[in-house]
Amino acid sequence: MSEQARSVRDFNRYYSQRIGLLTDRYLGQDRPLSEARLLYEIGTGASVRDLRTRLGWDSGYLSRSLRSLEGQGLVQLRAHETDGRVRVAELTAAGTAELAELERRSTAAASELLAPLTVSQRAELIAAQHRTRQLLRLAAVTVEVVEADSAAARHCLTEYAAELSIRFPEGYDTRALVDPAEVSGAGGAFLVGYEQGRPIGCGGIRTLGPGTAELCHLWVHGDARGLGLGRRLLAELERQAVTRSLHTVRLGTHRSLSEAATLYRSAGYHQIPVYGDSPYNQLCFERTLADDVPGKAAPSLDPGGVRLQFAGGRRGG
Amino acid sequence: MSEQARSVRDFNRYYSQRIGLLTDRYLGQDRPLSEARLLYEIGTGASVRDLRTRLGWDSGYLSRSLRSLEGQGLVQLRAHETDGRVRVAELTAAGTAELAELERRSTAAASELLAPLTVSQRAELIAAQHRTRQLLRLAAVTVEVVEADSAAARHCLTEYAAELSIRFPEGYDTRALVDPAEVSGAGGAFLVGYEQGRPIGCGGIRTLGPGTAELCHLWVHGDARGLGLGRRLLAELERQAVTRSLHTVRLGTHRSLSEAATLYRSAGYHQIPVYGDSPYNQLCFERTLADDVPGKAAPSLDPGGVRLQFAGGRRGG
DNA sequence: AGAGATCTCTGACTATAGTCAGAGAAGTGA
DNA sequence: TCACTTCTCTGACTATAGTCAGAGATCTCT
Repeated sequence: MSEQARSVRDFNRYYSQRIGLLTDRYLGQDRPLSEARLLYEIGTGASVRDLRTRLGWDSGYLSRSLRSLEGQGLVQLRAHETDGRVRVAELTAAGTAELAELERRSTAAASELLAPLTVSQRAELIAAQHRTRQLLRLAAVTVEVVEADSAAARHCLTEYAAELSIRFPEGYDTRALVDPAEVSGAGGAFLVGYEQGRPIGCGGIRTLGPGTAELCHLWVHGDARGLGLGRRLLAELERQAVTRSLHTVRLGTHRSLSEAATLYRSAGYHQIPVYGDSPYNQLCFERTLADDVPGKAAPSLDPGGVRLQFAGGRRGG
Repeated sequence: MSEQARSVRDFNRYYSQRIGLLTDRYLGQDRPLSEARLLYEIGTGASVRDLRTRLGWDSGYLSRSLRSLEGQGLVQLRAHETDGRVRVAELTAAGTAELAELERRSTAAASELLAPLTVSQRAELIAAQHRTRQLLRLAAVTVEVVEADSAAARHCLTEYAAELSIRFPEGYDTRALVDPAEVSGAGGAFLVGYEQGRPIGCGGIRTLGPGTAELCHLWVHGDARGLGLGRRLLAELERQAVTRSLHTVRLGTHRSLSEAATLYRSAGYHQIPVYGDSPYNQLCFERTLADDVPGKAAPSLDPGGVRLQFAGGRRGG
């Protein structure tokens, strides 16, 4: 673990050197890097408030930067339609052109970087970067036990239901959603995964009978598929089951969700006869859990390590 | 290509955000990031001159930074043994402790980053980062045709000979090195690969007979093995052969250099009877080249791309 | 020995990226 | 309506990172 941490650290060190060359010298060639970032963040238009949280900047600093871009004719500010306090920044024609130029430049820099590689090496680099990024995104996701009727949980379940109603040929009846009381407290749990504060996945367990849990509503946002979040949520739900002495986990899924069946099979679930009366239970799985669930969550840091704050970002007074 | 460039660019953008959090907030928590970098770069001791080139800093800036670290009791400066102009920076006991603390912190930050991942996901991340870095390093290497008696070429050949004299049970006699005149001009060529200005690999071809070239002294520095540089040098040497109308390339290698034999085989070479009178030619290979050598060097940029300066770094007035 | 190059250092300056306090306008809930 | 909050903005300040010119010591080459 510690050796792996060192490897990650060295990669960061190497990459920050390389990236420094790229971003500093090319992206922001004619203008401060901060202004370039701001232009990029404004994109098709954003409220000052959103920009402030997205960039994590001081309001004074942001205001001044916007004033500067406005002075250069790249940005226009107007009042929000409904909230008179809020101002909305939009790119002017010149600003849009400038952003396009920045994009062109950074893409060209990336092209230049790829140029010396052979075709297969390039493909390999793209794939390795892609996987690196996926795993880093996954590592940045925090999974929390929440109330099933909290805003985050309801948000996820709404998206979940909306997606199923599209994917199931027969549609999806939201009355099939679990009763919040069942996935909470001593008999159940509901988990939500957040990426930078935004809920991007969920899942619940409830007690089905003595020692038996049912897993339900495991869902990952379309943007976040392929990261391995489903697997992580599943492992975490299993841990929740074990702490409630529920050593048998079963679940039903729909025939059209083939990737779900694949996930359960690869996580050690075996198919069982269909149970329950839900019309959406077309394929059922079960698994018996040992007391220590494999694929379990984060072991603690190596002994010498301090606990550092990560998520959120600000210095955390 | 352009899509790949966009993918690389997006990765850079994502990673620079992540990295910003890491380096700014953790590495340089108590002191400016630049001082932390300088401490790291001094390590076990380095001349001011080397630091200047390694960090790419202005001499005034570096001098002042060193003065600051000296004032904090972390660094001591002394004169160079042989060159009175040069000053050498060394960490004091306090400096060494401080560096260890920085290392510990950044390793802990990396640990924290890995924590949410499963064991196999961690291994995957390490592997993907490793490959990413290898390919980026390879992409940053420039391969140039040089005079075989230039400083860079002699440097490589010296290291090459030193390594062979260790690896060959019978040692290596430097009189077996090729005559510089043979690997230059119309009948030959000598290539050196540079990573950030430092020679890290070489190789030559000379004319053996009509239409036949001999490849010799293909070498990659220990630090740079596994990048794919040997393959790149080989491909480039083959291109040089073709431009000289040498369509048959042969070479001899030593039985103890198994990785070399593997490289040649995988690059399309087949074994031939031993030729020549060198005692080190124990395993010989040959390949016939078409006019366009596969695995050839960098295709040009996509049409819209500008040519940007990369190597070297400074703004290039 | 002398010319020219190299190396380090100091002084003076600039640009970028922030931070902090507080004012004033606009919304929100009792 | 009134207290409170939210949002944006301005003024004043600081830290970090860097640039440029030139002085003085030392080395190298002829």
